[in-house]
Amino acid sequence: MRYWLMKSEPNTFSIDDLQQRPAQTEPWDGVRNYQARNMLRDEMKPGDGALFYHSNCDAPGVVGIARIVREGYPDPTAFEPEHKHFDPKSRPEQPTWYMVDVQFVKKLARTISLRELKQYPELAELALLRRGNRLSVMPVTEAQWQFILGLEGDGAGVSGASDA
DNA sequence: GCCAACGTTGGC
DNA sequence: GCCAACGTTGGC
Repeated sequence: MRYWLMKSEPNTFSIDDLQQRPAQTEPWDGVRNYQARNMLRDEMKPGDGALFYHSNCDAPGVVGIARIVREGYPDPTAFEPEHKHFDPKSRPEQPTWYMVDVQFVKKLARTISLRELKQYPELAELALLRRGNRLSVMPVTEAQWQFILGLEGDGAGVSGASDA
């Protein structure tokens, strides 16, 4: 079992949207980056965990947990000429772009903000925090996963960590 | 709205 | 293959 972090803009698709979906499941379509594609197609497996991250919003940070429930398969939105994510290079007989299905697991008791994540030496190697990393899907180590989720109950940790 | 950091495109 | 131009991402 592996762990991942998946970004989504809450204006487009939020953790609440995922929770409200039928079966609380959603195809993670629209990824158009080869590095991310390789992870979606080759590495992500049912049962893997994913941190749900809200990006490009007022309060960027980790807001919940999801689970991979279907391994990589061709992203059909790439085949639809009318679709925003249409890509003529991707043909059904030889797809360029892949997606996985994710399922809602839980919403965190609080948002663990990007600002907070940056404070911990334990997360120095987190791909999300590495300079210039704009991947929408990225791996998380088990240690990072445990550490981040361990922050959830630490309600005072937000200000406490910065006061130290 | 600004801007840094990328990835992609296309001329040569 | 090089590299400038351009578009996108995403924090602030």
